[in-house]
Amino acid sequence: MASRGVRHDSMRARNLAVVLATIHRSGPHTRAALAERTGLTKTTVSSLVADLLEAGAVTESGAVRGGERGRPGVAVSLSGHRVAALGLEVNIDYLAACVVDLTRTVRLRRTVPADNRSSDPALILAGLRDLVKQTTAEAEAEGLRVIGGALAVPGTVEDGVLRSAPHLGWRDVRVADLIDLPFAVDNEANLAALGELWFGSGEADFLYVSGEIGIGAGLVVGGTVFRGTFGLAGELGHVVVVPDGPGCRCGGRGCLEVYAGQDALLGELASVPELVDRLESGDREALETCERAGHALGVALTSAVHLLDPGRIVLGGIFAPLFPWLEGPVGGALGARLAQMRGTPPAVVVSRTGADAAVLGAAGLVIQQVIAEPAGMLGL
Amino acid sequence: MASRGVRHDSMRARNLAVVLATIHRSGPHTRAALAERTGLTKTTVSSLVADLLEAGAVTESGAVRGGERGRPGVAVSLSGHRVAALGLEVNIDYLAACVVDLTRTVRLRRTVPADNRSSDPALILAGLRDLVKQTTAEAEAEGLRVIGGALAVPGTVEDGVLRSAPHLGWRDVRVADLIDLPFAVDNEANLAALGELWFGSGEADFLYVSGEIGIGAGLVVGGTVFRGTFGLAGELGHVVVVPDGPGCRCGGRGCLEVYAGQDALLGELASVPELVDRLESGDREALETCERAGHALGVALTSAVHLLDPGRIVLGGIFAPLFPWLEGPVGGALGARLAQMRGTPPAVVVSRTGADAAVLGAAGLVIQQVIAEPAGMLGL
DNA sequence: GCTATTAGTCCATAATCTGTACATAATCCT
DNA sequence: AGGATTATGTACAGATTATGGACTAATAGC
Repeated sequence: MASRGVRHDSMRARNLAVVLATIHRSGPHTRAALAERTGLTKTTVSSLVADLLEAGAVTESGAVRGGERGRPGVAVSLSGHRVAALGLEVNIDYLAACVVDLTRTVRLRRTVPADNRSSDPALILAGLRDLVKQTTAEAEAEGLRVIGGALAVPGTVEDGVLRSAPHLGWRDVRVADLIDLPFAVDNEANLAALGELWFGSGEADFLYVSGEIGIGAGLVVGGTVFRGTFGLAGELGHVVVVPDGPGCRCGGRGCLEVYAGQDALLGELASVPELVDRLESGDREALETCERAGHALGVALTSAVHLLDPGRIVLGGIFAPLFPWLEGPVGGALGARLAQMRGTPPAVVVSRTGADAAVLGAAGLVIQQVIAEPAGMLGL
Repeated sequence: MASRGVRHDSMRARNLAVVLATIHRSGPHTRAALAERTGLTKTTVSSLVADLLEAGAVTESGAVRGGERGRPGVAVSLSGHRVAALGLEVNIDYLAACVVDLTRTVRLRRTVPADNRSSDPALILAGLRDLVKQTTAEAEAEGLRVIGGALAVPGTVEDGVLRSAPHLGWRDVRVADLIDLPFAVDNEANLAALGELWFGSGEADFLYVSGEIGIGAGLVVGGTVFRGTFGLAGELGHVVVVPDGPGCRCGGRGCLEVYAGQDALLGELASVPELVDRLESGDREALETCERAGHALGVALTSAVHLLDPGRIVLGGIFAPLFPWLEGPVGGALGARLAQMRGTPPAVVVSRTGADAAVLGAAGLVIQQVIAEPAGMLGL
């Protein structure tokens, strides 16, 4: 809705972004190649690249021979040595942080165990602030300049305010000013989806299903997260599987979470690894639980596919280690219900990023902002 | 993905769009007000407005007094007298066309009854082409210049090709080159949603539920349609309501369409008006059918709300005349299931646009393109 | 070593927006 | 009624940025 007019400086800002995004998307380019790709002249590209070099966003990385004759070009590539972003995560039983450079290489990762269930927000935020100080200092010791951060929380977020995080017992907590740098807060499932996008398969279209205590989902279309009207989209856990099924803590009945949430899957078991052990040893009850959960997940995903039209489906969180036992029932339910409407139903695959999809996604989000708006973020 | 560099002419093109969009969004403005709104200088705005005047996109509509002293400004408003767009629709039993001017005033509307069930695409397209010629001629007689068109079809569309329209019996029909003007093709539910946006309530965020023989839905977020990865999003009719319910023609079981599609609602009755008659006279069976359909719709919409996060829900198509009998069960099912997760569940309202939501939306889509890119569409 | 070829820079030119000055047209105040 | 005040819209010089052709640089092939 901004709709501000374009002036000379925004034209240049935009062109800086175009050049940087081209390098980001398709790897190192010579200035000549950039000129061709962007439609700008060599002169303009040279001038833009000079600015980006000075800001530390790119580096010249030696001559490039294309095998043809003529003067070799100088490859300009993203610089991993100057600009970095901070990713943060608060979860039920840990705080996590990571530092990622412009090339999306993870430079630092740190996890602090903590019992955040029904703990005081102020206390946890203080702990987080310590973690920020520590990691920032370490990053700076490596010569990196941290230019922004983002935080993943297991709850719903509106305008930098955490509206509600039932598993933490938080309500309306203001976390936007955690550090005095550009800072964003977002839902864990959304950021995990972005983590999968940038640190996982590299596909630009998928639905990331985040199995935790609750079940969330982040839809990525064309490399951006779909958030819905109020930023609450993707609540896969409360999609209705059986309209008159057992009650759910959300007040509804027969939600997916009742059948495939962590509590339902574990039953009386203590942890996911324990469940995996049972499954591997062929425990009948465990197998049946998983089969049931997988079927429910398949039914809910059928509805999700019809409504959201994802490119593929990526199972993450606790669903990742259980994938071998879920794949069959999920794929079966999906295939049977979708075969006729779509040639091939979306592929169901396992997440490549481990448990830290969300922290990584948070850091990646900041990097994306730098790529999209280098002039603003780097002070050009 | 374009990522072409910005040059002087694209800067101006963008600024023309910014000025035009401001007038479109917030009504007539003086040049001075436009300058303030857009952040451009008065000089620049004057020059841009001069171009828009010449292109026939805006008109000066007399002096404006704000009550204060000082020289009165001249209001610049959208011109409804020069530029127009063509909306088209193919449906089961009719062809429709309309002409809408830049102010989104409907200037012409024409419906031709036709039996298009399993009819030859070529034949119908020929009929459509006749309709286009006729309406275009009439519009031009009124001094309007038709600068583009769009077609609504009851099926799925990819890149200007109709992939599949089961109710027409069409598959892979190329309709993009129906006229030699900028031309778009899209799904009926999507365009009906846009029709509701521009010719209905004016709200910018809602889920339009299009009850026809099948049940489709178009999600509008921030004034744009969400289309999903392949443009297939919004297939509300095949959201699962009862996982082991009766089979559906899509190959699945217990889809919404089985409970609330036109066939399910009418049963042995011939038409919707007949059903409304029965309902008004208190017919027990009709009331129960409606109650059941409404409940199923409420369950499917619960899933849709969790996944899509719409601002409100607009019931259109055959659901509009049945709204008095659906409102209760739909709202009940939604409210009971959503109350706890969201303060207030999205409001369920009836569509304000009648049966021609889709044709109007098609024409409106073209108008939107003109507003978004006047330089390209008007040859500036 | 000479030529063809491609990369990158220099500089004059062109397009567009900015900012100040100014003409214009109302209201307000005496 | 007439001057002061205030706001709108235009004119013109100045600033910013991209363009285009000329020029220098570096390499391969002959």
